[in-house]
Amino acid sequence: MTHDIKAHLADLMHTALLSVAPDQADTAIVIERPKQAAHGDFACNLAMQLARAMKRSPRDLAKLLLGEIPSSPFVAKAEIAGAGFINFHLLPAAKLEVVRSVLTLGDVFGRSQAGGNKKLQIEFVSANPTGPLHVGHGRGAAYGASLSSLMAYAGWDVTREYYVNDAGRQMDILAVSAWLRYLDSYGERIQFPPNAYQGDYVIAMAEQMRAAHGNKFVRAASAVTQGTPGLPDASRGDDEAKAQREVHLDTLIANAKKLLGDDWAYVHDHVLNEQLEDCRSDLEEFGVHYDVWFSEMSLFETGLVERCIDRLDKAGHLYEQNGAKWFKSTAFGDEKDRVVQRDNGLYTYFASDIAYHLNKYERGFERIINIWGADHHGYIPRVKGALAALELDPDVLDVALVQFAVLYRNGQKASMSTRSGEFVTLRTLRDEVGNDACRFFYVLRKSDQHLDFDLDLAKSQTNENPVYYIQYAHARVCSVLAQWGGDAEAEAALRDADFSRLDNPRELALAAKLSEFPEIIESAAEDLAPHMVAFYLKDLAAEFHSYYNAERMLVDDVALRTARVALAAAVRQVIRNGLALLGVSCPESM
RNA sequence: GCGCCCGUAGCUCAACCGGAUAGAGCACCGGCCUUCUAAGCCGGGGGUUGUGAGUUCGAGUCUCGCCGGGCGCGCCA
Repeated sequence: MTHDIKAHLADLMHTALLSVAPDQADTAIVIERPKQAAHGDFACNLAMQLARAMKRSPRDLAKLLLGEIPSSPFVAKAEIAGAGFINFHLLPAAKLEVVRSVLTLGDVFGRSQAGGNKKLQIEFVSANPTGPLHVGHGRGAAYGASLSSLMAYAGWDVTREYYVNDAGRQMDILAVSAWLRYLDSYGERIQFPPNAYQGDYVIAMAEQMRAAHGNKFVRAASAVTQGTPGLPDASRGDDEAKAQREVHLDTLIANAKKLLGDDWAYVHDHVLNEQLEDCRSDLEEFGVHYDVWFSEMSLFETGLVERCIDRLDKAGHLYEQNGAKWFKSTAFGDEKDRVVQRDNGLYTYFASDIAYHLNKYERGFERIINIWGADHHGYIPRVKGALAALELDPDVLDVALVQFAVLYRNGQKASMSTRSGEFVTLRTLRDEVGNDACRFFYVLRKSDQHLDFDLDLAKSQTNENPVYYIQYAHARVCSVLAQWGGDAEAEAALRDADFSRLDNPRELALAAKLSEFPEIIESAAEDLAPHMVAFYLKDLAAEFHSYYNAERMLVDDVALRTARVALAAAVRQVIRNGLALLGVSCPESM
């Protein structure tokens, strides 16, 4: 209803526009909510927009427009203010109608058809399954999950997807890391490479292999290290030393594959499945659910990577240089060309990524959103370039960049390197702050804004976290309704209350706030900005707390009591709808 | 060096694709619990929106320069 009021006012203004300036009929009409209550419920700046073209002062034009605005059953008065704004003041009945809407529509109040049920894929987190998720991944998870819910609520047919990097060198490194730990437990002592995965979870996986298969995978240390260049002194950080460490590690991997034969696949798959399962359960507990877990390896198994590169080649977008195959991405605005196939014949990560995106298009998604860490921003031009080269529309793809969450512990930056094993895991964070606060905290700022996550503060401030403020408002309404004593039938009848009894400014302000919800959903979905929902809920809760402290709801006057309880129930409903989008629970008591 | 992002109250952040007197929370000061949950409310101090210009009726928002910060510039993933 109130959502339509904006459109209704725009219609009124359009009628006035046709009368005053027929040749400016296609001017976009903007109706907005003024910041200050004195400026009415809605304002229109049309007069100012026209001033230039009409060569007249905004106030003169406003006067002309005002005279041509048709009368409306919802508008109490329209007046000129400021530089030439036309401010609308609505009749109380028009403002309160939203309460009935909320109570009637329930959990679909705020839902929109803007997405037209079009197929939208959102891919997020997609962390390498080489270790536990850390606090940086947590932000992508919270943002992606909230955005997915938001887009679904805004009328899109959403598919949530996780891209599993199960094909690359990193998986080999993890497998060999676990194997070396395993060998160590059998007394085959091999110096553990600093560029292998260090975390305790690697040792745990080694112990699992030992428990399940005993000494089946034991090989002599001398054979494992055969042909390796050895590790340079740990103190050396020069390029030569770094390169030598990589060669050392690659040689260990090659030896492992040779020595283990078919058993290598077991070790590899074991660590992959362990980490993937850990990741999946971690996210599930965090309220983050996926529809599809997409395997990178499958792109090779189905021959899509090959087909994809072939297609680029035939279209003349590839060339060979120094034995490698390059994609001419500079032709599509990238700063340099990129290798898709190395001189050793192996495809690069970029090659499988092009294939993955081709696959997304082939699955018929009408819109694709990738959520990437901000450090990947340089990667966007080459992917879009590849799409253009494949004659796909690059604009179907949106990349939402999420800045890193930098964790502070004891006032100092905590390292987040997975390999060093010093990172703070998402699990640790969830245990310490709780899922609700964690989900909310992550989306409480714009995704492209840096996030300083002070762990000590988050812990010590648990009672002051904004999420409790909103949940508390919800619990208060629940308490009021419980003491009001109505059964389900009485609650359902609240929508027929006499809302004209709600006549104090706080009640009208609260109703106005409720009517903003559908607009917030729409603009938040358009901007891919779930934080707008979080901020809105804070505002709504504040409005309610203020009202709660000023007026008693359970008064003797039955009609007034019913109307106030209905208003409170509507607030509760909107808080539920909003928090559901953010993956935050709504406790009935606190 | 080149490219992308960001600079708003002491701190952490908002500001509805250019609108009216830039708003919250935390922290600080002062009030409110014999009545529906004080994890709350009411009031107060706190700002040249990094800086200098430009665009126009109007700029935190758009353009350019400078200062400061983050990230990226692999035959890594």
